[in-house]
Amino acid sequence: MYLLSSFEEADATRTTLMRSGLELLAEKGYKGATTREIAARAGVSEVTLFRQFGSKEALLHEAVQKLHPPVEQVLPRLSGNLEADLLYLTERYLQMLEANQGLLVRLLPELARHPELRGETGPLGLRKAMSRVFEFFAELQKQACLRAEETPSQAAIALLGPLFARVLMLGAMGIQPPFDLQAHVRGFLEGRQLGQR
Amino acid sequence: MYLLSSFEEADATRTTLMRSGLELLAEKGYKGATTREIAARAGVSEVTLFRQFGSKEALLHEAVQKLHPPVEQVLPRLSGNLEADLLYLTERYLQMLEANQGLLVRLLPELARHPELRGETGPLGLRKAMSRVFEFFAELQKQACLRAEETPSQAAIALLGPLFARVLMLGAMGIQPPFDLQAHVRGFLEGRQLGQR
DNA sequence: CTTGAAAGTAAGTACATGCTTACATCTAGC
DNA sequence: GCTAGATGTAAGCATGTACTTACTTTCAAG
Repeated sequence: MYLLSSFEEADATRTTLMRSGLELLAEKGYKGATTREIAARAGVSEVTLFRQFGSKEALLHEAVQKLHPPVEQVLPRLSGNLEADLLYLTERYLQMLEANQGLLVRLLPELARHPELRGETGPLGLRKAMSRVFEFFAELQKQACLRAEETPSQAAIALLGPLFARVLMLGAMGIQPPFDLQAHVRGFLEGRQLGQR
Repeated sequence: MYLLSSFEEADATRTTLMRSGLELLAEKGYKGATTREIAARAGVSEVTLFRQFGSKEALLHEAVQKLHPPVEQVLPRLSGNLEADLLYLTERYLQMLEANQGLLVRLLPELARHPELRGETGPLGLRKAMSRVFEFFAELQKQACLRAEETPSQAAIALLGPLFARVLMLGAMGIQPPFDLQAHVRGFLEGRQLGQR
């Protein structure tokens, strides 16, 4: 369930290079991701990198554009038991954040630092993924599971925001204060849930 | 209300250098923050930097150690009106995150990439600040304002975590989905509040 | 077998960076 | 006025980096 897993495998060389590039961009930052190391990790010579992409910036730009988080694998199908569904969502979401070793949390700031990488609209995949999550909460409201007094994005941020904060703390300070997902979901639902219960 | 405002002004040269170093570390990352530019921004010659600190790493390490967010200015004195107090807290907290122009959000990932900067225990100021926030929530529980079924850190993360996520989104993708602090605080309190109301 | 596209190897260029050295300047305290 | 400690200037060194050029190897399709 990796962020980069959904590249089309059209051109193996280009694909592998972009993957290595993103990994190193996340690990070491823009300047720290050297073309030598990108090529080496891709198991390819440095000259090939330049023949394929022309420049380091072009490689990373193209790679960032093709980023595509696996939202669909994270969103639950509604089972009627809202608490169980949201617990599934938070578990999978946290799992995704952790599986990517904070790649998101490290990559996003890197994009803020290098606007040339994200182009004018920003990486489409990331934006789409976020909209998709918001849509999911809108749907919950329409199906009358969640109270509709707040915007879907507000609800999404309230539920999922703490997960980002947690990954940030772990990655940056190496600490992991106790956090019980189930209790979090219950606290979130308190006062928000309609119908059953 | 800046993260770096609380340096003691003992040695003006060292202080200014550390401040510039942190700024550039946040702006451009570890490799991107060059000693030439740090010195220039501090209005000091590059040689002075090396005479004072010996190396770039030592400078940034010391600066990170001395980071000290102004927690006390963010925590409210309890007024008896819990909702108002927490609204004050979230407003000031968000204000602090934004006043630092995403410095926290950009700096933390940089610390994750360069563990040598944060030393073994991590930047003391940040850890202390976080513990202090957790203590605040523990106090709320003791004074029987908040239900004590969850740990204080869990409550703190549920309330403040979304603020981090928001600053992340804004800094990285340039978007700012609507988020109503007051509604967030109310949602948080639902089911957690004891006593009055 | 031949050809052509893609990959590799080897060497090199121009520049930036962390850090050093040698020497001159300034300023506060005696 | 003199000294000491901190700062500035100028130059340079060793290394790493993005990127190039020229030539060779591989290998599948005709």
